[in-house]
Amino acid sequence: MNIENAKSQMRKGMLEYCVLLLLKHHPSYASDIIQQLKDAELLVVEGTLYPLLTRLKNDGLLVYQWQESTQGPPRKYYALSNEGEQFLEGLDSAWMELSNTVNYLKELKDKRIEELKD
Amino acid sequence: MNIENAKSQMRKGMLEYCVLLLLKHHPSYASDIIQQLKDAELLVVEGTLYPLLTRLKNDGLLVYQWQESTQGPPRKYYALSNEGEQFLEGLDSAWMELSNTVNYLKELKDKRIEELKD
DNA sequence: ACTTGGTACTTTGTATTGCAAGGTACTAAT
DNA sequence: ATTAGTACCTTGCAATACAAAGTACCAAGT
Repeated sequence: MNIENAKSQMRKGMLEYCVLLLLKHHPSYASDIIQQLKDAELLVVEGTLYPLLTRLKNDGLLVYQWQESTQGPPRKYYALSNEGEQFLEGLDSAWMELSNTVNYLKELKDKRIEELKD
Repeated sequence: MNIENAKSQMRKGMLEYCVLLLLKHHPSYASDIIQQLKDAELLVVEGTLYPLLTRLKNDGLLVYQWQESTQGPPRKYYALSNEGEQFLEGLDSAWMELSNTVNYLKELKDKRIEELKD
């Protein structure tokens, strides 16, 4: 068990939410999304993002459009579908609930019994 | 894809953090932890918690002590070890980072291009 | 023409972990 | 004895983050 693995697990599930938030902002293609998330200090790699985008598309939450690039191969620009927007609202609620829960737990006073330590 | 699955994925990783926060507050046994998390509106079931507690114990983050109960079988009271406390501090940082990231993404203005919708 | 480097998309295999379902064991009351 | 309540534990499955390797297109240099 290391802290990196724990962080990775925390990202799990949040990633989906973060990607949808980004795409609500404006349509993007995969490499750009990775860069934007990196700027937001959320590390994601290709092997994670591509399957995620495909999954969201198959579930009807995203739509995409090929677009030529002035430099390099064409890009697949993803955007939220109407269904995707509704889904995102559900995730907004989920995020708030989770956030409230964690903050509630964080504010509990430390009453741990010292004697139980090894 | 449904919203329940997404919520479940969000809980993933957070659970570990939430359990450690609870145990920092005061030692508890599994059934009690489930009840407390339920009170905090975080659903957890036995099949999730028991393996989690065992894992955390094997990693040296938790210690436990059997304790008689006036009613029913004895209980396994878990508490944070010193290593567990340090680990929890790492998770605190991770949580703040993640929280900041999500809030940053949430505040981006909606500039989505309508034409891309299906 | 051919090679090289950059960009972008995709797939495969592995490890982790939440969860449903089922099982064991102890206690107390009927 | 039987039943109900409490508590702990295990097994099998599904979802998903990630590393690594692969495919394809374009442009610039040789």
